[in-house]
Amino acid sequence: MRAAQKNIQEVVDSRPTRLRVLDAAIRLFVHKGYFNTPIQDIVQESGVSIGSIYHYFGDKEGIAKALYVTYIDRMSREMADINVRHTALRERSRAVIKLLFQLTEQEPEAIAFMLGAKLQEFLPDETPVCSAKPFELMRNMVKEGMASGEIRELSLMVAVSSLFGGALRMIHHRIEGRIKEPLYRHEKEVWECAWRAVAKS
Amino acid sequence: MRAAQKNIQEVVDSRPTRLRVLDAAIRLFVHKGYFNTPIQDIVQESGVSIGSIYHYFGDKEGIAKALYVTYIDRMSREMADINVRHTALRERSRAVIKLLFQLTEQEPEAIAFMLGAKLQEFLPDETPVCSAKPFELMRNMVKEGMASGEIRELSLMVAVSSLFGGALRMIHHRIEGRIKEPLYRHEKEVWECAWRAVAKS
DNA sequence: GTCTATACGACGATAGAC
DNA sequence: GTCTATCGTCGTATAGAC
Repeated sequence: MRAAQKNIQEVVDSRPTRLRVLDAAIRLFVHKGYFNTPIQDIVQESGVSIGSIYHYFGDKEGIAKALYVTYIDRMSREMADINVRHTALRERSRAVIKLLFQLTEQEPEAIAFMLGAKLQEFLPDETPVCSAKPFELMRNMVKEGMASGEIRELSLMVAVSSLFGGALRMIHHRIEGRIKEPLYRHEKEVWECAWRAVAKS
Repeated sequence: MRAAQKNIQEVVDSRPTRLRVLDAAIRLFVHKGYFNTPIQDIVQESGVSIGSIYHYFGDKEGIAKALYVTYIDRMSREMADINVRHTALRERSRAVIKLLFQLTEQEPEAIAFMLGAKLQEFLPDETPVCSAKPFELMRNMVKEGMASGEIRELSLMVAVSSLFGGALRMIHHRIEGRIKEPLYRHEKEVWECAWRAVAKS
C-alpha cells in the first residue's frame, strides 16, 4: 500500500517545481535535442536551480526518463480506453488515428519527444517506444481484426504498418513543419486510405 | 571544369583512408548515436589517426556531412533512374519500395543513418532528409500520378504518406529488429496494400 | 527542498614533428 | 598525408550552506 502510493507519487507527482522542470525540459529536448541541451539551459528555462533539479531527478537521464514514463503511461491508458469503447478494428483504428492527431495538435512536444526522437540513444534501458505498451496494444487490435476476418490475411507487421503508417507519416510531416494546417482536417482522408489498404475486397 | 572535378572529388573521393573513416563512422553513428561516439572511437574502429581524420574532415560534423551528401546523392540518382525507367505511378511506386527495401537489406547502416537518425540535431545546416531531393522526387511522382488520374484526388501529403508510409514503417521495424526476415519477402504485400490505399475505385 | 559555488572528467580540436 | 602529444572548454554532477 505504502509502496504503491510511493510509486504513484513518483510518476504523477505534480509539485510545481518538478513540473516546471519537466515542462522546460521537453520543450528544450524537442527543439534543440537532448544532447544539445545542457542542464544549465533547463535551469534558465525553468527558473529552477541546478541543485533542485538534481534533487528531483538524480541525473539528466532521470529527467528524460520521467518524461518517457509519463507519456507512455498516458498513451497506454488512452489506447486501452479505445479498446474498451470500441470492439471492431474499423472503429478502433479510426479512434487511434484521431487520438494521435489530437495529441499532435494539443501537445506537439509530447508527440515529438515520443515519436520523433531516438530515445534509445539517451534512454538505453527503456523499451523503445514502438515496442512499448501503446504500440503493442495497436498490434493486438490488428491481430484481433485479422483473426475475426474483418481485414485481409496479411503478415501482422505489414497490416499494422499499412494501417497506421500513413497517419504516422502525417504526424512526422506536421511536426517538422511540412504540413501547415491542423491534422484533424486530414483525419477522415487518412483513415479512409488506411482502411482501404487492409480491408477485405 | 577544374572546379567541377574538384567538387566530384570532394564527394566521391575514394582514397582508402577517407573511406575507412566513413565506413567506421557510419557504423558507430548508427549503433551508438552521433553524440555517443567520440572521435577516439572512430580512431580505434577505423585504424586512422585523429590527425588524419581532422585533415580530411575538418571537424566531427564534417564526417557526418560527408556521409549525408554521399547518400543523398546516391538516393537522388536512383530515384531519378526510376523516373526514367517507368512512366506510371503504379510502376514507379513499386520500384521505389523495391529500391528502399533492397537498400535496407544491403546497406542497413546507410538507411538507418538517413531515415533513422534525427540528422538536424548534428547537421543543422543540411536540408532534412524528408525535404531533400529523393523525397521531393517521390512527392512529384505522386503529384503526376494524381494529375493524370491514375490515383484518387487526395491532399498531396495524404497521398504520399499513404503510398509510402507503410513501407517506411516496415523499414523502421526491420532496422530496429522487430522484423527478423528480409524485407523483400514482404515487398509485394506492402506495395499492394499501399496501392489499394490510393488507387481509384 | 532550494540554492551557489566548485570539482572533475571527457571530448573536440590543435600543434607540430616526421 | 600521417602521426603523437597536448590544450582548453564545456557540461555533468557534487558539496555544503541556508
